[in-house]
Amino acid sequence: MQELVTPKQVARAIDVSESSVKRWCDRGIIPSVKTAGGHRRIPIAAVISYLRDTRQPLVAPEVLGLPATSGQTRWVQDRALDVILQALTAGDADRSRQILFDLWLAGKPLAVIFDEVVAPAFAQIGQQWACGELEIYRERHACEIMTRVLFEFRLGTPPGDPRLLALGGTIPGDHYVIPTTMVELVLQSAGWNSRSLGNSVPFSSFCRAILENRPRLFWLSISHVENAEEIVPGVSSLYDAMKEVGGFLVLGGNGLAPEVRDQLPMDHFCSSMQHLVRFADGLKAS
Amino acid sequence: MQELVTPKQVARAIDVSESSVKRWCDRGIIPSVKTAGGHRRIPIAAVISYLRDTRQPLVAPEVLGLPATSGQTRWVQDRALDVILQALTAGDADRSRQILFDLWLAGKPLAVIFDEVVAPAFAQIGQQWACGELEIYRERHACEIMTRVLFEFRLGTPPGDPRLLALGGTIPGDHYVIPTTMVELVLQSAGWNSRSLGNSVPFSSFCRAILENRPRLFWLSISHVENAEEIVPGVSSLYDAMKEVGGFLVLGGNGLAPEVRDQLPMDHFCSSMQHLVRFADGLKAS
DNA sequence: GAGAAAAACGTCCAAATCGTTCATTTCTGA
DNA sequence: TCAGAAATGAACGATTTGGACGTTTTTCTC
Repeated sequence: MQELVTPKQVARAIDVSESSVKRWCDRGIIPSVKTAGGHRRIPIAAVISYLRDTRQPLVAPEVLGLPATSGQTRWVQDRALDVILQALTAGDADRSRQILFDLWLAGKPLAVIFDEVVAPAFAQIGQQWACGELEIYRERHACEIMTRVLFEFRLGTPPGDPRLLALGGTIPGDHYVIPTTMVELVLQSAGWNSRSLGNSVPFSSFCRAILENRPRLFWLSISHVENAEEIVPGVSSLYDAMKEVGGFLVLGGNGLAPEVRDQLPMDHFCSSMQHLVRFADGLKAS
Repeated sequence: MQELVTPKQVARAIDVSESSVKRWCDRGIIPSVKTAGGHRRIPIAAVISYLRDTRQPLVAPEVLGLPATSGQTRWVQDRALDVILQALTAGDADRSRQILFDLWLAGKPLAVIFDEVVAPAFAQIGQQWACGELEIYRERHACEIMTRVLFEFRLGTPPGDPRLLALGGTIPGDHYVIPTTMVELVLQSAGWNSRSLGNSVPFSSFCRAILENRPRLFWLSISHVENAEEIVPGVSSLYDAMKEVGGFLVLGGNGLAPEVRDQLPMDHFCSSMQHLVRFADGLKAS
C-alpha cells in the first residue's frame, strides 16, 4: 500500500479540480511534502483526515485504494490479475470493482482490461471450479459480482451512434452472461449502439431480431454448446439473415471446437475483445 | 457519473432558486458537505431522497445526470403497467427505466413497484411468449433490459447493516435472474446486507455457503423446477443448515406447485415482495 | 545513461459560489 | 378578511473554483 499520492489522484478521488488540491496543499489545509524537484506528495492519512474534517464522502475510493497508478505504472497491471482473482473468489465485490475501476481510470481501454484481467481471471476460476478446488457457489458469486461491476461500467460509457446498431447474445443452453455483456460494453465504448438481446435465444428468433432491427453488426458469444448438431444450420441461418440486411456476423468465445468453427459461415472470428474492436472499427470506417 | 453536485445544478434540476437550495443545505434539510473553501457540495443521493420525501417533481433530471422522468407522476402511476409492458416488448430501455424511476421518485417503495408493476408485466410477457404472440428474442430482451434497470436501482440504495447478512439465489436449472435480483434489492432497501449468490447453484454448494457465511436470512427464488425429486431433500438440507447457524429460510416464486410447497420445510413462504419485507422487518426487530 | 512521453509545476483569469441583505410571495390563525 | 410569520427569489461585492498555458520534473524505454 502506497503512502504518498499525487494531487491528481487526490483530485479524482474526492471529485475536485487539481488546482484546488494544489491550493489547499499550499495553504496547509492538506498537509503535504515535496520532492526534491518541487512536486507535491500527499500522505493518504492526510487525505483521510481532510475528508473526515469536511465530512466529505470519498467519491472514488478506488483511486486511493491501490498503489499509485500514475498512468502506466506496471505494478497494477502485473498484480491486477492476482488481486482480482483473490477478491472474486472471496466474494469481495467492492475490491473487485476497485481494481477494474482503477485500471479504467489509468486510461486502459475496456477491451484490454477484459482481455488481460477479466477473461484470465474467469478462465482460472473456471479451472479451479472444474478441479473441485473451488466451491460452486463461489464461482457463481464471482460471476454475479462481475456482472454487477460490468453494468456499472455501462453507465459510464456514453450512448453510441444510433445508426451503428449492433445486436447479439448467446445461443440456446449458453447461460454465461459475462462474455456477451463484455462484448456489448466494448462495442458501446467503440461508439456503437450495441445491445445484448439476452441469453439462450433460439436461432430462429435471432433471425427474426435481425430482420426486424437490421443491425449492422451481430455477435454470438459462444461459451457453451448444448446441441452440437444445431450449430451449423443455426449459424448459417443467421449468416444468411445478416447478408439479407447488409450486415456482418461475428463469432467469439471459447466454447467452439476448432473443427466446428471451420464449418461455420461468418465474417469474422474474434479470439479477443481487442480483435473485436479492430474489426468493428474497420466496419465503422467503411 | 457525478456523485457531488453544486447548489446551482440542484436548483435548475428541481426548478427552485439557488438561494433556497443553499438555505435548505444550511438547515440540514438537504444533507451537504463543504469544500475547504466553503463551497457547498450536495450528494446526488441526498437530492433524490429529498425529492422522494417532499414529492417534489424533478424538472430537469439531465442536469444531475439522472434518467429522464415524465413529470406526470400521477398519470404514470395509473397506467404504469400498460406503458412499461409496451416499452419492454418494444425493447425501449430508456422508457422502461423512466417509468420505474418515476414511480420510485414518487415515493413508492421498491417492493410495491415490483409487486404491482414489474411482476405483472413479466407475467404477461411470459404468457404472450407461451402463446406464441411474442417473439422469444423480445421476451429475452425485455429480461435483459429489466436486469440492467434493476442494477441501476441497486446503486441508489444505501448499503445495509453488515450484521444483517442475507444470502440467496436460484436452484439448479433456474436461470431467471430478475426475481432473485429483486429480492436482493428489496432486502437491501429494507436495511439488510443482501447478496444474491447467483443462478443455478446446487443445493450442496448453497449449504456450504450457509455454513461458511452464517447468514441470518436465506432466500430461494424458485421460478422454474428442473428436477422435481431433488427439491424436497435439497430444501431440507438448506433448512437444516440454516437452523445450525441460527438463521431463517425463506422461499418464494411461482415455480412451485402448492402440493410440493407443503412438503418443504421453511420458515416462511412469500407470495410477494411486500410479504418478504414484512417478514424481514419482523426478523430485524427480534 | 540519453531521449521521449507523461505528469506536475506555477501562474493567470473567467466563471461560479459564497454570505448577506432586502423586496416579494405564500402560509397561518384569529 | 387581514395582520404577522415564514419562506422564496433576486442582487451585491468578496472569495473560491476549475481550466488553460508554457515550463520543469518525473517516469518509461531503449
